[in-house]
Amino acid sequence: MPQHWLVKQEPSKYPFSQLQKDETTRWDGVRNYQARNNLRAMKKGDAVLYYHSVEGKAVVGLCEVVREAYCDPTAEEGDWSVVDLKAVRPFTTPVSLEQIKATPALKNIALLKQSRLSVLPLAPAEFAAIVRMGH
DNA sequence: GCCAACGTTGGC
DNA sequence: GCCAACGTTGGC
Repeated sequence: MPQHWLVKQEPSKYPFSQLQKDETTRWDGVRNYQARNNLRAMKKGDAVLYYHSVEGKAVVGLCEVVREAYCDPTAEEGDWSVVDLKAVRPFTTPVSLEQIKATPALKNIALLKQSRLSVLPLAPAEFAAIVRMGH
């Protein structure tokens, strides 16, 4: 059983469309212990939702883990990790933060509880609900 | 642009 | 080990 995750990125920094062009990317630069630990818990084949923060504020697509955690080559000091992600498909309809807030099944989602966490786990039902809304 | 929430840093 | 100061994130 694959696990389910959500990663956040500002589209002005690296939009989902760029991940589609690149096909895969190294998810580097995470400097928060909780987010790092989530990266390290990811397994190859896990499903990852892609959320645009600040501009957009919506889940815009689906990707998957293609390489499990390894040392972040962009870290000059400290013990940080990255994974490689591959774009799977964009949503036909982005699922907005507003919609997520309005959905009772998603009221406990980590995205709402810990708004500053950039890599977070999703329960299977939460993942399924968002995919159902976005396709 | 503001500000709340939260993590980190550093003085004591 | 506490806590004030500061920096960052991200919604509004």
